[in-house]
Amino acid sequence: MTDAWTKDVHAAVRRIPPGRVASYGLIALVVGRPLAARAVGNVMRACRDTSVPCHRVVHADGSPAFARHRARLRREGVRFNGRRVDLRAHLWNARLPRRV
DNA sequence: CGTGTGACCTAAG
DNA sequence: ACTTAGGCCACAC
Repeated sequence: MTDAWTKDVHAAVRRIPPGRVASYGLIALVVGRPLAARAVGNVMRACRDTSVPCHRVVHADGSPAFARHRARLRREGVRFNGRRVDLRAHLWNARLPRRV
């Protein structure tokens, strides 16, 4: 948990506003490791910190990692298109470190 | 230092 | 839409 990597990932996930979602890949992008989506998943798996809204982190196709997250997201006003979140409307518009 | 594993992602068939 | 295969990253052994 003291690791910079874990710390950065947690920070990024906490930045996700309610009613918005982010994919693992997007989080990886935000922390500056565009190809570390998998490692982000590892951090989430090991994360038991309630201050980290892990339910707002979904797969690239919009499907939550766990079904229990679905109801939680719906409570925040997230609309679902079948099993997937409507990413068009709810994907977190994070501004990236570099680029542009 | 090599290997295996994982809440991943993308491309192909 | 579903299944494979390949690839990237961090971590435990």
